[in-house]
Amino acid sequence: MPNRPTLKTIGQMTGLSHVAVSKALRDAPDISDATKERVRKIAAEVGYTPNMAARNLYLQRASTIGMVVPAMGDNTAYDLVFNEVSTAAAALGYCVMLGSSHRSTDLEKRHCRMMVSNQVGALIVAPCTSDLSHIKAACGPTPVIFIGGKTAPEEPYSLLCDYRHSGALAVEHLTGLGHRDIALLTYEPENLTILQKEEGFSRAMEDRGLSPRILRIGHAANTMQAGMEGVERMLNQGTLPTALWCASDYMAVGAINALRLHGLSVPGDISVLGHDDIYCSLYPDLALTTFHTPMPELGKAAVDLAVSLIEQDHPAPPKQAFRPFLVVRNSTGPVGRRGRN
Amino acid sequence: MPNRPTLKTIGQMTGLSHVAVSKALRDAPDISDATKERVRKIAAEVGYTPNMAARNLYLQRASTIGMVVPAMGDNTAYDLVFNEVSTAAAALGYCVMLGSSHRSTDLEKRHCRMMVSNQVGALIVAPCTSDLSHIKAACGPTPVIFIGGKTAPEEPYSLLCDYRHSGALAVEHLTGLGHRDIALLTYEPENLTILQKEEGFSRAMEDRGLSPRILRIGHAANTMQAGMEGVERMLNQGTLPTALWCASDYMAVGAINALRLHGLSVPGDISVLGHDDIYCSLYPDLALTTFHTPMPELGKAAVDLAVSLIEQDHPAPPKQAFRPFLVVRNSTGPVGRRGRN
DNA sequence: TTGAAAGCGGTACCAA
DNA sequence: TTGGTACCGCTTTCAA
Repeated sequence: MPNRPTLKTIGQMTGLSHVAVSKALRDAPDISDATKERVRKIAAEVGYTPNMAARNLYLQRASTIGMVVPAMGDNTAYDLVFNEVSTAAAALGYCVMLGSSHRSTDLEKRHCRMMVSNQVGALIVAPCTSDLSHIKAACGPTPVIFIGGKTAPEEPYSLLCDYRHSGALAVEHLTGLGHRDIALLTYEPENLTILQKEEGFSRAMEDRGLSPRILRIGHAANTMQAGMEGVERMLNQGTLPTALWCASDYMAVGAINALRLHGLSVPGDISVLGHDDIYCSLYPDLALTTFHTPMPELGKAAVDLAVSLIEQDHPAPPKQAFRPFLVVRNSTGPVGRRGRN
Repeated sequence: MPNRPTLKTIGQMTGLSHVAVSKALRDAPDISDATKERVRKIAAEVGYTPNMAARNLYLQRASTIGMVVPAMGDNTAYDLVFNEVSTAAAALGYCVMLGSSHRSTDLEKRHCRMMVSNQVGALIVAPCTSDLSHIKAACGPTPVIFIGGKTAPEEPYSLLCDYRHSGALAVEHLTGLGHRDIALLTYEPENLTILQKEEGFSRAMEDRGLSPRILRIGHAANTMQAGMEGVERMLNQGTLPTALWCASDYMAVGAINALRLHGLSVPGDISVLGHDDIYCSLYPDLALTTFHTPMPELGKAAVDLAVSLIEQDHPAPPKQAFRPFLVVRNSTGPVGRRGRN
């Protein structure tokens, strides 16, 4: 590390003690204006930057927040969460340490340990498994806020999306357009996300006296492929519904591709609804109706909670669920010719 | 911050001084095995974690690296870079502080300042403008490594992709398939990336006695739309080439959508080549031939350089350029029926 | 209005 | 083999 100027350096240059310099720079009431002015000028000239580590050491405070995620990008939405976490933290004077676990519990543990050792005041973790014991062990008394689809809602500090709500809204929207034959296309439920969508969907359908059809195909890693396969299978079996809700936008894109290959039009022949709001402008003539998940809001809430855990002794605002909301574009529409047959 | 156990705590529990405990935990040669054993056991029981901030303060060292990017995700590839930076840094014992500048120089400056103040040993910055003065001012003597398309190659520490090379490879690939009428579709050159692609393309075409056609449409923010417009324009003017290189995969997807709407087949009627390797599996029947950019390798190199700048007095391995490489799939092919007319 | 002393957690040096 | 002392940069307390 190159030598940066310290309070002592400036003290020598001004003929003051490092204490006086410290006070002057923090605008203490017991330093004369003239001195303050002189100190500030020199400090600016030499490019003085306070050493937060030393300050935190003495004050027993933290000025960083840790965040650990399975991966940035790569079919996750944590990049969206992070962008907001970064901004919100910076606005409150905190830096963010970020670690990518590459879906390995070992790396996850290592990141947590290192960050705790580097004095983060709190951690925001999107775990890669439902078992959280290794994380808690690694973090010790440092508070941890859990986010993401792997977390059980019982955790004391957790911020989750309520995907049951998506199911309710999906059914409401599609039945509102006259659909009664609606299918949900999902994949292997490797986390709660999928189960919640299925649950919300089923309940909303049953509430209306409709029978929920759910088709699980493939895995989270390649849902576009799964979307195509799902459509192929329904076409072969002659069980294509009038409206199809896909558990992800990737899946919806796959489904739409397959439908078009078979000469079916969306939404003329069949309505397709997605989830996550990623691919809104992919097709020239078709914009996906989908669910937007409030990831920035979740990031903001995580930072607020982290900071309150760091700065207050009795923190703990209650948990809240974040609800996806429907974004209506033009891949869904009234029941078409096929449906009325 | 909750109170974590310190060396002193363990000293009291074992009846030793904090100095002896420190040595025991670091396996110093002048501590008896029995004592070491006893100390380690207690330390594990109370969950002792060394305070890296305090250690760094005394040793005048750094155990974190900073990284500032315009945004994670959001049409950038910095998520790919980061994933590797995170892993490489963790393997070397460093944490990474990451900041998202949201393409604002003010936030960029703020992130740099805060990270320097929080004692990062070096910074990896993907600037949001070509003017780097505010960043250098904010970082002072802390070394900065620049990455991304806005950086001038003269910077002492910069890691860049050589997009001229993409141009050369594109022409080589397409002429190898028999194409002579090749167009490059780009957008407003808001950074060096585009200019380099154009330059490499033009030179390679001219080297073969072919005249380079370059069409600039739209801006970086919406290249899918630009791809569609570019195709429409060429169709209207009757200037559609036999092969089209698009400056980004988004653009290629837009172009392919437009071509298909007009009943043209890819690659039967026209070959389409992309850049960035994002959309490889979008179409059921078509996989995009494109360029893969070595972002993980770039991330690894950035960390290695950062660590050598932190740990060595006379560091500075030379800069190297990272070359995209061609990934041949099936959106390019031999000159088709149209081309032979 | 200013500064000397102490202490945050850790490590190096040297004496016991 | 162990521990006392000093110091890294900073802030608080209290005396000058």
